[in-house]
Amino acid sequence: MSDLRETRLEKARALEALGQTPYALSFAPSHRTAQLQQAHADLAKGEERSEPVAVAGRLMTRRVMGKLAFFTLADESGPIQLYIDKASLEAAHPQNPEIFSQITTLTDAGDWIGVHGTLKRTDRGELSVKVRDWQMLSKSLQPLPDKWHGLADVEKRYRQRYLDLIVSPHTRETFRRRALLVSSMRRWLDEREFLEIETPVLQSQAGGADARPFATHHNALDLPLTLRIATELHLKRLVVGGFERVYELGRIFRNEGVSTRHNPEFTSVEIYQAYADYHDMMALTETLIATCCQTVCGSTVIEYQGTSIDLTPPWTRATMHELVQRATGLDFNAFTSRAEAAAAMQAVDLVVPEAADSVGRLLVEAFEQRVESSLIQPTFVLDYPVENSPLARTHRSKPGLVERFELFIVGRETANAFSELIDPVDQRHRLEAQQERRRAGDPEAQTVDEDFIHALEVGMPPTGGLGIGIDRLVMLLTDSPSIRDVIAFPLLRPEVGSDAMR
RNA sequence: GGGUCGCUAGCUCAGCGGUAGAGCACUCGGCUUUUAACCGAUUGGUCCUGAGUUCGAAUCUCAGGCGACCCA
Repeated sequence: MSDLRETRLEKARALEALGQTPYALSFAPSHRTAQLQQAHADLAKGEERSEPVAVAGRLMTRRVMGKLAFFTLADESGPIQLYIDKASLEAAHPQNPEIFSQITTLTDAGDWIGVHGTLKRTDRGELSVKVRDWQMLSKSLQPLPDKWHGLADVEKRYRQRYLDLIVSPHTRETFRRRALLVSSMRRWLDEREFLEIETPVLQSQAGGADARPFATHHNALDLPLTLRIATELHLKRLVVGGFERVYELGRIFRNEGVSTRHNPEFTSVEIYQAYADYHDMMALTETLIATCCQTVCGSTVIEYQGTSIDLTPPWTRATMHELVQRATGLDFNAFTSRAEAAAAMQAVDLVVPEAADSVGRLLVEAFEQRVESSLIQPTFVLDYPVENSPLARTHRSKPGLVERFELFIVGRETANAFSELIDPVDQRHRLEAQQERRRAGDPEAQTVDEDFIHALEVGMPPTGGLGIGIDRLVMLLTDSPSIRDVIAFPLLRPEVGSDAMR
């Protein structure tokens, strides 16, 4: 293994001995390879064009046969073949009779090189740059992954994402789509006069969600701090301050397990619109996501893991009660006590966790056990129990419920929205109830943020609020089975005692 | 936390109780139409770690480590 590296280092030294650098300062390509492929699509087999071009990129494969060599050079736009003919290369460099053996022996797959030349389509039909001159731009000291199998080791794909990107077009496409999704989402919001305002990541009190935060510390103030678990409470303060449409798209941190659907740092967008309720936010959600899907995928009907998903609005709307009743036969509106609901659940083989200490929490349990994973096409699930939703406004007509929806696609929660609770007295009672649960041992229960309550007392207009999980949306739009496929550098346990990272 | 599977050359893998293997990559030789180039030769090993069973363990057993997937 170190032999490979040593061999390449020797080639770098050989270049230096020839008065060339293995690490160039710059190069000026005239075209990207895809431009050439497009512009010369009409060039016939065996024909040449004398138009001079300069291209740069990474050597992917090399095929040397005596006095002729074919290299594949790839830049960001794609590959092009280099046609390296000993006779014509030497004719262009009468002072350097070794030039052909230099390009064939001092280069390796993985090197960045720049070449000048003209165009030729080979007898086999491959558009090629016929090389007149070449320059090492950056000598690679490490081998590329197996050229047939690529990076089969899933862990290595995440740990050494640069290798994955080099050899996996699908991975490159995934991160292109991710960038396109984020920019198109921002553009859509900006065009509708939503302001993106950044709120603190470092907070003395993490709030806005049921989750455990990461703890850190500020030295100068000797202050314990946590990383944010949501942007909700600060964005709402901005609405109190008079910004009627605000959002923030950014990183959230939750000190939780790692799975194919969870990474401890992930990206969300939270959107708040004054004078709107959760019905307005449903319309916004389906239009926003469908628009972004159209931009990123070119259609609102997409394929995810072999299943066709239709994101064309409008999407199905159903209450949690309806969905649970349809799936289990149980009417949770009829239960008057937890014991009654628990007995009914057990009768249909539903698990009844002790922590679910109310009819409402049991309803959510039944939903999660029997409904959630079956919601493949986009579905708005409406009207959650009040005890699970301390920041949502109580339902205008259904006692015990709040005006909240979650959006499910391919069985995954993808968005969450409320008619926001703006009544400061009710809000204090709700957060105090949460704090009581926290004292009783629930580490994810929320706390009372006095300044937030104070802001509500100053006065917040009626507001609709929405949060969308960007990573899960990217998974959907890139047909990725794991959240780690859509995060460039997902959290992994650090490697110990290995030279693989050398 | 529970279950299943995996860990052997730089990479992808075979070998499953009897001398450590193949393809690719690397190095050398040959080759002016290849594109997984081809032909020939050479090089390359802590078979994840430890203990046990056995005349003999990459292979069987136990414990541990790391990882993947599923479930909670």
